[in-house]
Amino acid sequence: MTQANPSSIQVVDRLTALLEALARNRGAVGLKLLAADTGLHPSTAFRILASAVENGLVAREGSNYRLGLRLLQLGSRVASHQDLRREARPVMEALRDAIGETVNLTVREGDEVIYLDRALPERMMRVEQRVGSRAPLHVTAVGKLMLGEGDETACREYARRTGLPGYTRYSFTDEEQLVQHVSGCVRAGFAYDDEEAETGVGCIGVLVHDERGEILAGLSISAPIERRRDDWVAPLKEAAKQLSARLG
Amino acid sequence: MTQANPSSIQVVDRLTALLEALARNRGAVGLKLLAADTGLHPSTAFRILASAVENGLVAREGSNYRLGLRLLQLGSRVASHQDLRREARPVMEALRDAIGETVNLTVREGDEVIYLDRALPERMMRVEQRVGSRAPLHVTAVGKLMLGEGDETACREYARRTGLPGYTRYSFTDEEQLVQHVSGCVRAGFAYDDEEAETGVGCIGVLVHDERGEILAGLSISAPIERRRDDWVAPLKEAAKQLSARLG
DNA sequence: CGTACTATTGCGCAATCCGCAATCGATTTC
DNA sequence: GAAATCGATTGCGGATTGCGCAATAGTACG
Repeated sequence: MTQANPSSIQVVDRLTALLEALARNRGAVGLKLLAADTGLHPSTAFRILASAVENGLVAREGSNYRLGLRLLQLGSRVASHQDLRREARPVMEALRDAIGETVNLTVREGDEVIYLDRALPERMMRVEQRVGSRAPLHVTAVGKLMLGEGDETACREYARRTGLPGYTRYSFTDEEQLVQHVSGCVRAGFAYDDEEAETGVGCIGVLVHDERGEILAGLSISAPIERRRDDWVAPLKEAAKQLSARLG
Repeated sequence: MTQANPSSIQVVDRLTALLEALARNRGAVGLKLLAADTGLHPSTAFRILASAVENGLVAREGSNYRLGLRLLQLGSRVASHQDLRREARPVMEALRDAIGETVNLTVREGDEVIYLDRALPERMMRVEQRVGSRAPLHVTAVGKLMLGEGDETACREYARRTGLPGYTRYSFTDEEQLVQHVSGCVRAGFAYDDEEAETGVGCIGVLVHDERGEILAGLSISAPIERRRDDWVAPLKEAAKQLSARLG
């Protein structure tokens, strides 16, 4: 997972590895498993976990471990994009209520988009992204728009840098095709994601700009592909404009 | 803050202290300040932070630090009460829309309630609790109901254990009065909080039970005291019943 | 009741991390 | 424009801290 960089404090790396492992395994996990998962000696894992428990980062149930509630607090205090999240929420909820599908708020970080927040509809079947999770730019609607914001070179560099890994058989894995497609999306002012990240899931995404034209975020609707409708584009763009105004 | 317990790994304690300090100071903080805040040597703080940055727990802006986005992910993966949160959200949003005030979801942990989630109204003035934050039982509506669930002895023990610290001039600080008041709340099936936690803020709270009568959570409405209305009790109880049913 | 498994702890070594102090870099002041 | 001031960063050597081993306690299971 995490590479052993030279200028790192060992215990911090190990702690994060453990937290990651806990995040991966939903619910309660035993020590043995965690130790195996992180490659740590059981006794070492035990001691680090014990310390994490004392600090509330991890919770114990019997001799199983879970992520602790302190992380809730810390997570809710992440200041980056806090204004964005606060202003976006009502806009997202309204859009969700109008459309009846999941609405996502994302930002770019490096070669990925990060899901900052979401508004979920009340439906049996719905698309559910996890807050804080990541996805490569070239397999998401918003990500493709972000790729298109720079000049073509930036997009090509991205392609080479990442090798355009495919996630489904619909993912763009060819540089030329991607560049082509991206420029089309930018011209249109919105992008589709046609099962490029996950089979069966379709998206429509737009960007949110500030008055100077800088990208602030991405707003998207995710739905089972067969439910997705083209006439969501207008309300989505409208929502982005509203959000933009709120942040202005 | 955190006492130096014997069976603790130093670096983990220090890291959490740093994260706490970052959570306290919203926005970007310099190294010097963080070091002072945590009592760490600047170079030590620097190195731990550097490592935390590498692991995404902390983000840098120039030479200032913020909580990192990885914490968002971890926060959203906290498994405890995850079902509860998922099922509660639509109920909370509906209630918020009906009332037009902040709706909170809480659980008890030890002698405190923890705010698990909230639904905020679109208003200029509103009450805003932070997800993951804590408050003593005896100054919150839901907390008082939870105190009343055990027998009277439990409530008295709580009083002695905590000494009933006062937060405003309306807080209950006398054991006898608290016991009295609590039993009244339990009989009524709901509780008010009349500026007991913060001046100007009023609450109405109810409990959410499962079919066996176990307490699952607390649901409450928070508003500026002069806006609070008695006829919120019925919809609040109704919402709790709905949530209860969803979880059953 | 025994067996097999995982969680927990004592111990002694050494790797890890710490604090000092010196360097670097930026910003301010005269 | 030079110097001074302040915070961030890093090299170094020492000792503290955390480590792995292996032994023990605790638990589930047959």
